[in-house]
Amino acid sequence: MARRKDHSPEELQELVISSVLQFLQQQSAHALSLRQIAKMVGYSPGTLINLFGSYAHLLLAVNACTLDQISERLAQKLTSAADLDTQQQLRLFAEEYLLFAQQHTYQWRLVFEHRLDEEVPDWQQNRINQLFALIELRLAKLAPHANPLELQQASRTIWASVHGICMLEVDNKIFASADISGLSMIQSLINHYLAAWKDQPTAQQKQ
Amino acid sequence: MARRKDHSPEELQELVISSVLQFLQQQSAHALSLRQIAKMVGYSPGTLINLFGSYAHLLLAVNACTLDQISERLAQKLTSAADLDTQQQLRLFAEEYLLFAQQHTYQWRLVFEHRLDEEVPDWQQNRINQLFALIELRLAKLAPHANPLELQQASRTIWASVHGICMLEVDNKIFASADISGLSMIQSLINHYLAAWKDQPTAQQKQ
DNA sequence: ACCTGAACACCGTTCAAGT
DNA sequence: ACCTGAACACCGTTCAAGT
Repeated sequence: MARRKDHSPEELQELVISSVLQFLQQQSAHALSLRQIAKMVGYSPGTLINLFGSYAHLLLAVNACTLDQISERLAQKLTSAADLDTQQQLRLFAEEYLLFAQQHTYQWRLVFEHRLDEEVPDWQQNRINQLFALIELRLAKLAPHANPLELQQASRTIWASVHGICMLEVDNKIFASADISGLSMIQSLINHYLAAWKDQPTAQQKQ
Repeated sequence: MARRKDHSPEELQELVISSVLQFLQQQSAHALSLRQIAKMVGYSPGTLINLFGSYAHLLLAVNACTLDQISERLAQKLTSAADLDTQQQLRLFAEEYLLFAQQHTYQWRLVFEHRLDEEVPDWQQNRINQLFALIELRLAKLAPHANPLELQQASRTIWASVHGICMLEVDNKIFASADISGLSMIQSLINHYLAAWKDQPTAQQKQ
């Protein structure tokens, strides 16, 4: 089977990633393997290792693609909600994140399941920082006197919390009556947290 | 090597679990394998499969043990904090959960990384429900007029949020300045969320 | 230069054979 | 009854050999 030069390296990379994304719509990444992917795209396992460096880096390239998709959807959602009040914008932002996790569960999970031994690449940190910037912009409108540290603290706390709700939702680990969904938890979180935060960005410790 | 009858099935099960827990103090579960565990305890892989059913069920038994440890620590923490006010009790509860995740990162991660294809066993759901009961008891003190659904909604939202903060903390995925830690995020979450929730358990939707 | 396919060192699981 | 060890069908990775 001489597929050589059927595709440029870039084309092959695209082909691999889209094949994996297609697979992840149906099954978990744990059911996947480098050898299977090689078979899907008609190349040998060794060729994919030459192209990506390793199986772990191949999956990292898939995750990069996923983070781009998430960024784009969230940014788009905020654009379409520009006329709503700030707190509702943040709620829709979180709800859109949950929606992505529900629609692309295996793809979304892979981003957080897959751990590289090396440190997280810069481009990934940059993508995430951009998302935080979108949140902090709205938070600054809610609490005009909050300082940068307070904005960072709040954006991280909200995002980590929303993320945790999404994880339990897609894992079906919520263990509650049917009236409680990821969606209602996100609404509860955003509404309650922001209601208190906007009046008092720094939560002083008693005790 | 005739280890036969050196240990009763129960003793061997204990030996296996404690060996795995010891391993998880140093390295991730991804670096572990059934064959390695078999070598550690001096039996063949097949014996462990006979004992636990499969490698997946062996790990499940480890997770059962972990959930017991977590339950015990959290319950103990609440006992020792019985004289503090209710909101601070809930804060300490969440902080103790974070502490466990930090002290036993690989062990804690395994509970949530490991997915069985079958549904979650009953005993696991029961353990988790007991923890929720501890939270809801305190929430009921904070908001005496809250109904059971509101209590459930709040306990799940808080726990999922705390869990998300712990995940990002142990993954080093917080990406913020050094002043922002898992601990400060938990304090921000608990204080702000509860401050608004106790006055208004149901967050009505505008829009 | 690009790609393959055999080889290597692993993996979880099964099961006939031993005690 | 309990346990082993070889066999099976996988896995990611390497690399000499082919084109």
